[in-house]
Amino acid sequence: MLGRLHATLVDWFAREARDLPWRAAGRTPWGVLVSEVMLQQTPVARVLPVWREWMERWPHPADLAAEPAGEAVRAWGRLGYPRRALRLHAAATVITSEHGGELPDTEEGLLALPGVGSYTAAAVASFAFGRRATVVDTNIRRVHARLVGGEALPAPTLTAAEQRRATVLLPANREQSVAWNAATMELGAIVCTARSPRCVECPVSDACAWLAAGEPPPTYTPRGQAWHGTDRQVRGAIMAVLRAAQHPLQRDLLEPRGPKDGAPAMPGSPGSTRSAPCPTQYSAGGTGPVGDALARLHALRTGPEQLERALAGLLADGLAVEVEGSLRLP
DNA sequence: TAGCCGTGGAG
DNA sequence: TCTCCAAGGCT
Repeated sequence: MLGRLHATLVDWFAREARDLPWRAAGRTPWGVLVSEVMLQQTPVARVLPVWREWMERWPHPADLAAEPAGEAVRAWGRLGYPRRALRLHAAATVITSEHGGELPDTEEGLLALPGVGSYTAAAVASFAFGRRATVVDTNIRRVHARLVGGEALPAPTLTAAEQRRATVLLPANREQSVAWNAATMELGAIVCTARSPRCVECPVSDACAWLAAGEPPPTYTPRGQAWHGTDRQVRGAIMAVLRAAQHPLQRDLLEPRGPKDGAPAMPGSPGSTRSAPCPTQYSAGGTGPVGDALARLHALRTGPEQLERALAGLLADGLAVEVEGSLRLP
């Protein structure tokens, strides 16, 4: 019964799985970890180019650990949630200093790494080390909710019952459990999607409890996160400025009017002069990447209080560093 | 534990 | 245009 389901979905995965580099034969546990962290709340298409850059630049954890954390944040680009870059750098440091440069190969060991929670630990244990681990992500939760639970969507937050159900559904065979994890996740990602599932393409539609029940609608309406006018929006705009800046940047420039002491704005972009790098190379209204990023920040017309709060948050999180009135990445 | 933390493409 | 949401983790 369950074995039939396992076989069907695993066979489907063998035929239809996307060709992703972190699934390729030459993958490393480090590459798998980096992909899993990058993929947290972030679509595959946007992760691909950044993951390739990271693997080229930092093929081993020690390579990343040898650089300042700010380099990880800058190379993170616009993936979002830049604290993930910070945590990945911290994980690389721990792996290098406490594990001889090799990833822990158990769920428990992985769970101890910064930025690695229950999902990522199970995913790396399964996909990188071939262990039998119960992987539960948003795709798997949705597939289970429909296929087995007969519901349109899983609960707003992961429940203990869902965890138990996932454990029961996991194949006893180790190798098949790995394939099942990947297959279930893939099904949720490309067929059993959140908004408009492609049930006609689903290999297990005949076994789907939700379809059998007549596709009942969700029992609740997900609350979208606010964005415009939030601290997060301001933080994001500030981070864009810091990523663009190759040198420390005057804190005053974050405010719409720029420096208050009346210092003349200096035109040009970083590196345009032969003098040593200094904060005054950047100016409000200047051209180039930094000027553009500053313009986008100023366009938000954030009040001074909120700007202060957002910046304080970034400093507290370690995403920015302030030295003598100038800001830079860590 | 609910709220917070980015970003941009799809519908 | 605007809403939704994409392989979560942390506090």
